[in-house]
Amino acid sequence: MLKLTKKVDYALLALNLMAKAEEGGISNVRDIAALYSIPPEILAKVMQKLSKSGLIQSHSAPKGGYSLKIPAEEISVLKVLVAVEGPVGIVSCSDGTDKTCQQRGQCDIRSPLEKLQNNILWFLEALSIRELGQEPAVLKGVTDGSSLFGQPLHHKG
Amino acid sequence: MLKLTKKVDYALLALNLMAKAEEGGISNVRDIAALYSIPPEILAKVMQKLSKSGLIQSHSAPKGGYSLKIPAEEISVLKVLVAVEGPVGIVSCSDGTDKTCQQRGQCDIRSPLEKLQNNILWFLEALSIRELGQEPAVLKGVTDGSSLFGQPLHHKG
DNA sequence: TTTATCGCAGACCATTTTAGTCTGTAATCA
DNA sequence: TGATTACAGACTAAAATGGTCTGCGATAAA
Repeated sequence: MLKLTKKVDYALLALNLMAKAEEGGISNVRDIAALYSIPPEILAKVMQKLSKSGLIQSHSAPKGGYSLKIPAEEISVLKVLVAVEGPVGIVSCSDGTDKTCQQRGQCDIRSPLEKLQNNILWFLEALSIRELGQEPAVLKGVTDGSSLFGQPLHHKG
Repeated sequence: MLKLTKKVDYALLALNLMAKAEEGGISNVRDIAALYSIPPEILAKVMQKLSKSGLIQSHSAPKGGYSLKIPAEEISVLKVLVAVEGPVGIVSCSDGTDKTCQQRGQCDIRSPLEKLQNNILWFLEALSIRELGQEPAVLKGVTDGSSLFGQPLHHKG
């Protein structure tokens, strides 16, 4: 729960690679899949969705492949997420998925949860795939809880 | 994806109700389930997990039920989440779930994603079930993206 | 103009997660 | 002692996810 899907992981890896490639450089599915040990058919579908969403440009030909369609700075993690998986909502009643929520009438916690959700979405929107590929030290404050809040969180791996 | 499970929803609804009840007041599973149209067996299991995690106190007897074991202010959404569903991680390699990540060797986006995750966890930890039950206007800034960032996000319901 | 290389499209299946059901046990109090 | 509560876990159903298979279309180089 609260977990990114593999498809999103794959999309982020691929986009990060493309962002680091030469300006307008072309990468193809087979190569990327091989590099990251991703099933090529899966990655192919993911790339097609990114293409349909206008984040990348396809070149259907020998020596073809994909290139970024918009600058890496303008491709947010949220955009990738929505492109690959559709609307995001930590509560079903907020993303159009659940039209028949049984708790709707009595629910008195929706508003705060939606605000929480907005914060998460804001972070996802604020983080671009350009920043994704940079070293931690280079990341801006928004991606770094410790600098924003003084209290870093430590987790067990 | 990135969605809270129903069990977590149920737990939050129940805890919110208990937080609003009298100090030390006792609520039983049947009543809560009826109020929110939740299958009682499901809610029962959720409550048992909350009890095992020390968030609530059980009273196994007629007119018994559950009461908060620690103040509502100290019960964070993150605590509830972990109690009900176990460790949280937006990427599998960070919560101990995926020991055999195929991308591990080549992955160059893990560090920023983990920082993103830390931010999300921080928000989940910062929001208590006490605040969950309060009116939006009363919520502290941390739960309100618009006040923190100037730009509210709007979604379709 | 043929052909290899690429993306496009969608049906299909397997696995995992989530949600919910069923059955029975144990504790407590009136 | 029996009604009422929580405790425990096996079990099934449904949904989401991950992955496979097959065939088609576009392009550019040979």
